[in-house]
Amino acid sequence: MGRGVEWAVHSCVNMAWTPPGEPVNSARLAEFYKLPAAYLNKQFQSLVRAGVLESVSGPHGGFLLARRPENISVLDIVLALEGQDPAFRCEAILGNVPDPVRQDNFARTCLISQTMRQAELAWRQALARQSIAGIADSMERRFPSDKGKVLDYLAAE
Amino acid sequence: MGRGVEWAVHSCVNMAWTPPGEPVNSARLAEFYKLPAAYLNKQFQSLVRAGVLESVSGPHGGFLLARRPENISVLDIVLALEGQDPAFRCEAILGNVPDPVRQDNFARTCLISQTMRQAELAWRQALARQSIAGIADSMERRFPSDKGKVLDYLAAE
DNA sequence: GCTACCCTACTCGGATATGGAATGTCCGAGTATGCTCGG
DNA sequence: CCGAGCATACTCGGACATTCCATATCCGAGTAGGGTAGC
Repeated sequence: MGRGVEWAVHSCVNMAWTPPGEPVNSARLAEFYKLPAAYLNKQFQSLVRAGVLESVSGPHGGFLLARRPENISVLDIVLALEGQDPAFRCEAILGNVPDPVRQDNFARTCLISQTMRQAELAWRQALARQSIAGIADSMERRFPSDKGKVLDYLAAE
Repeated sequence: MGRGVEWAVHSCVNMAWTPPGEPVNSARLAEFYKLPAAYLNKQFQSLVRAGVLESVSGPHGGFLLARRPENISVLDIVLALEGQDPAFRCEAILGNVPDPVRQDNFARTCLISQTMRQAELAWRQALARQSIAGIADSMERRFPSDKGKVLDYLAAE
């Protein structure tokens, strides 16, 4: 899994903390986390294409959540950055056996593929249950000072 | 996820079908599935290191299951090939914030990391539930001719 | 005829190339801000 | 003094390098089996 996922989730939590409608400066955020600014920007672009974020150009521009934080799940972010395809792709190698008797939609009947899909489904469901709003709330409750620190840093200068 | 996983699971199912104690020729298996022989061999080596398979050198050599098929899960194979580390590694970027107040075991308290670990745990549990023996049985029940075809092909020549 | 030895062929094992994706960087397009100049 | 126009700085967006890992391949180490020579 790409590193950008962690960055993106943290960033989205921070965007959930900032007042709605107010963009967050990407470079400032990267500076806060000591991350490569241009690369973080690249990740955000993927999120914009996926409809998770919106972008504002020009001075005082930046990125902001495209939906309410309650309606953005961790899964949305992961899929936006890692791609929609499941991690396990069934090549249906049994279709390559000398006797190619049932090549058609083998993936549906392949028990191995079924197992993998079932596992990935459980994984996605676990990620879909967690929303950005939920993480933001829990984090605020557990580390009350964080929200203020972030907002101060982003507002300063 | 690497392609070798699918090959390995199929191969282990075939090894569960062959009489216990009898090695399976790696090159022959690769030929059956139209796979690159040397690369399949490499995957098997990882499985040997992980204690899933055993190897026999020399003529009539090959690979065989190191344990009974009931005691080999799909998860064992996946972890052997993909590595034990979880897909999501928490870099604890919050430890990089200007005020590094709690760098120690941040991963344990990081809510994002918790979410990811929980999802991966669900994934692993789903894979751990499926044993090679179970897949072999189900496959034999659904595609009764497969077992015979495989054994014939491996025995011929 | 039997046995011990050697030779060969075969298979695993690790070291070695290659390609493509993830990672990281840079410059152009577009826009809001603030200044300037004219009315 | 006020407003329109313009220059400017700032930010996103996509195009361009680089690094690393999955993929693929090859040759050496070790072993079982058979053949051969000697007893």
